[in-house]
Amino acid sequence: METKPNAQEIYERLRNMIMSLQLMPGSRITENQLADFFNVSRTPIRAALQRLENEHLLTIKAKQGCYVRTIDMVQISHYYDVRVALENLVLTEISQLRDWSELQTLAKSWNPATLFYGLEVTAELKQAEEDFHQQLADISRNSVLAGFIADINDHIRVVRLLGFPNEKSVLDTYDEHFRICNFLLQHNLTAAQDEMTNHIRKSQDQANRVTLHQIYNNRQILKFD
Amino acid sequence: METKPNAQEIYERLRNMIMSLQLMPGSRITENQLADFFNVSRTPIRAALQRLENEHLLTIKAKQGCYVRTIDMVQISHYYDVRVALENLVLTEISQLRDWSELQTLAKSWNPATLFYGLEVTAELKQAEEDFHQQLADISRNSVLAGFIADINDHIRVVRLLGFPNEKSVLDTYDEHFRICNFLLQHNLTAAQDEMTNHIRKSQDQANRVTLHQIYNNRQILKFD
DNA sequence: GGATACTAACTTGTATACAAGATGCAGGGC
DNA sequence: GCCCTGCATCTTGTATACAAGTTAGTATCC
Repeated sequence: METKPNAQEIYERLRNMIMSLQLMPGSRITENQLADFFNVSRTPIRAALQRLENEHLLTIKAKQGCYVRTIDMVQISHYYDVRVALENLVLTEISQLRDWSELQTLAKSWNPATLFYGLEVTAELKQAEEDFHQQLADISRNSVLAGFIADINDHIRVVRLLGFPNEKSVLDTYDEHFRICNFLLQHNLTAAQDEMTNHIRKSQDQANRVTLHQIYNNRQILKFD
Repeated sequence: METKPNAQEIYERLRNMIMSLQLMPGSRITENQLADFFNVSRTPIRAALQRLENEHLLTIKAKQGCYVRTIDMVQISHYYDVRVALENLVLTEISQLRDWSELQTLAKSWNPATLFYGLEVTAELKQAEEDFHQQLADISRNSVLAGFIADINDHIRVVRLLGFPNEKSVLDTYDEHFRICNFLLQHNLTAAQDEMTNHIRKSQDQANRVTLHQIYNNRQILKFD
């Protein structure tokens, strides 16, 4: 008998279950089901569900049930559009910083000469790709901006993990991250932003080609907890 | 004896009380206080508080109490920085639309020749100023973008309402909104974005000059429910 | 056979009791 | 005077009972 999870843990586990499609989009779940599953009362379940609803990961219909958010490819593309604007703002803000030591550290870790993660498309590499963008956002010292970008990443992760086709594009990723950092370090903001825009648009194009059919056929890829 | 408010109503009322500074930033509130105040049990209070915490309008400390979010002028300035990037994206997306009928309607309502709200700085005018930007975002047909901008507006409203000094700037506001729309209608995206950037930066400059002292001295201005 | 009204089961919303950690203060030890 | 301990109180976290609305199936009426 394991210890009872609290509302926070339940929230995190449900969040992962939704984002990894262990809970199918559109499917209906009830508080009693989850209370049985987690072996707790409805109270912490409700807290977790209400939080997930706030983050648009599910909708609660009064006296009917909870429905897992459906995947809307148009909306995901909209997230990518916003992402381009915000990540370019990150570059602008970093370019105005006095201290570039963090940026230099980040640049070093994506030097293609080192190839830290190798050329294989592993789960770790995919996570590292996302982390690069989040770390860049954190370096900007604009916590509002970093928060928005984290939110975007949560919503595009489903397709991002699938639109990562081959070893060739891994090398491209290394290159592009490295080039973005170096353009910044060379005081060439415009070039850095062009590189960033192309980098994200490439990801968006791949995402736009992902179909719901593919997503469901590749559910096992999405496990990341 | 009025009817008992439900969790949704409690959420909305608390939200207004926080944003209008009827609940002072940093102050501590407990579930029992609010339960007495609203004449309900702790359950709907908890639901409302947890939702407000998710939106960063307060923080819940386990077994200690809830603390109303403090006003962080640096963070508000960060919201403005993000706002500039996102509202310019709105303009980009609108410029790519086929149907500009909504844009034309909006432009008409801000024609300085009509001066719908007059030159006085009324509460209605301030609300209309915010509505202009939200309507513009809605026209873009990018719901993600519109949602982010709504979130930003929620967080900068405190200083936005105070940084609206005189009749002269009212006329400027009419002009700038009208010019932004017309530049778009003339297929001059760059000019529209320049105008938008200046328009928001002016507001940001005024916001940056607002002090916490001023905010507390002008709490009555903030009532808007 | 088809439409309708009723009922039983189910679901979320709310109230209340209890659990458990945090806080502050009083009192004793030194 | 200072520190430490213990207890009373307060707070949020959780469990449970009940309220009220929704749904689906069934029986009844025509």
